[in-house]
Amino acid sequence: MASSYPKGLATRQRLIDSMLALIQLHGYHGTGLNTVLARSGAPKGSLYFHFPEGKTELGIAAVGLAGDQFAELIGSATTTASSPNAVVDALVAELKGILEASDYQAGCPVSSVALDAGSGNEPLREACGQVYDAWVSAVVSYLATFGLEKEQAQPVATSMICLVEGSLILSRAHKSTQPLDAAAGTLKMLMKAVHSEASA
Amino acid sequence: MASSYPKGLATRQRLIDSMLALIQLHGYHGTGLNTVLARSGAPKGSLYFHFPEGKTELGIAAVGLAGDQFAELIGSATTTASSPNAVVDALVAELKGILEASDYQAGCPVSSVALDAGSGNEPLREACGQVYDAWVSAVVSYLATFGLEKEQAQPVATSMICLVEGSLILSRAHKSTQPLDAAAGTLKMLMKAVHSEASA
DNA sequence: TGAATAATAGACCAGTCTATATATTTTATG
DNA sequence: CATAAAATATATAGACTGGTCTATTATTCA
Repeated sequence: MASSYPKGLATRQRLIDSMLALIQLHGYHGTGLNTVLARSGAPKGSLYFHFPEGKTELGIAAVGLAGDQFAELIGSATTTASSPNAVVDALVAELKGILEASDYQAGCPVSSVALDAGSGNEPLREACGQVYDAWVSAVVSYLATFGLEKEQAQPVATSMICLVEGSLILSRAHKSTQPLDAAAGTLKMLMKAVHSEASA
Repeated sequence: MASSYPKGLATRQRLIDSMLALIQLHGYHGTGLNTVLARSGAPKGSLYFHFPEGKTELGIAAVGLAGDQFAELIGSATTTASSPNAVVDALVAELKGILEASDYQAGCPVSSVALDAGSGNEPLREACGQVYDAWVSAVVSYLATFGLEKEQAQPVATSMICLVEGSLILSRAHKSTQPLDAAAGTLKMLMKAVHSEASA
């Protein structure tokens, strides 16, 4: 069970934050625990105290944090923006900011873990799947606000998440926001299409 | 310069094939060269003989092969299928076959490398970018066959590739083809939209 | 304050990592 | 056949890996 003491909590959080930051740069297998320790300033004993299952458990916590952060982005964009296009613009602006601020290094922790560890580490694979589900659900909820039935919304929401993840990867490979910009255009097209479909 | 002798060529190819297969399972950093050697049956001296720049060079060759294989899939679908929807169906059927045959382990080598090694290894990042460019170009060429201008086609083609890559990742995380199926529906929607746009 | 628990600290371990080195074998060709 | 180049084969090296272990310190709470 997780600690409830403030100082331990802070150490634990630094470990998760560091793991998340490094996974984005090097992937799961490319992130060595010693670099996590160096970055977080936590002692090795603390790592195994807080995460007795080791690297996997820390990886799961990092994926969970990434999931929460992106869900927060989706939630913020969908509650404050005034139109589907504005939602896309808000979200893409945030993602762009993240990409540019990090010289295209940041942005895709969950997919990174899914690809790196998803074939031989079932708990990690499931953690990624759950995060994706949460993101898709958030988009479905938004699409429901203009009357789209869940069954209709689900595949489109899934595609939107796929599109965003894919575009972040291509943006990284190209060191350019062009793929993300292209995805923004396509997301708007999809929003428009489902909006029409919901009105019909 | 690469060898032109048949026996050496075969060894070299086995190394690339093996690297590609293992990257799909474990990512770039999670693939150790000793496992590549074990899988290919090649001796270590041969690895460095054929790839004097080491792991990076082998990784680039593997990415190139993956790029060629997927470009072949795109080419085949776009030349044999009778309609945009049939193109999508053909491509998705192939990808589905790959996913299912491999228990969702195979399918995303280029994105795997882009995420794993794209931040610290410039030659690998560029190799991934070039493969993505080739794929986007192949889709642009197809979209041009129904009259879409290149400038119009480029962002949509980019999004299509992003969508497919993303959907393969989500399919892996879910151990289900549902994300790929969802992407297929969305690809058809996009095909329809650009088809209308080209006719207008 | 004292006791129990939480957390830290860092040494140690066996295994794996990528790459180097060098001797040997194989291949190609005149 | 002889020679040069290609390719193979395997031992070696230092660095890094995730995890274990145990002593010590810090924190919590009655």
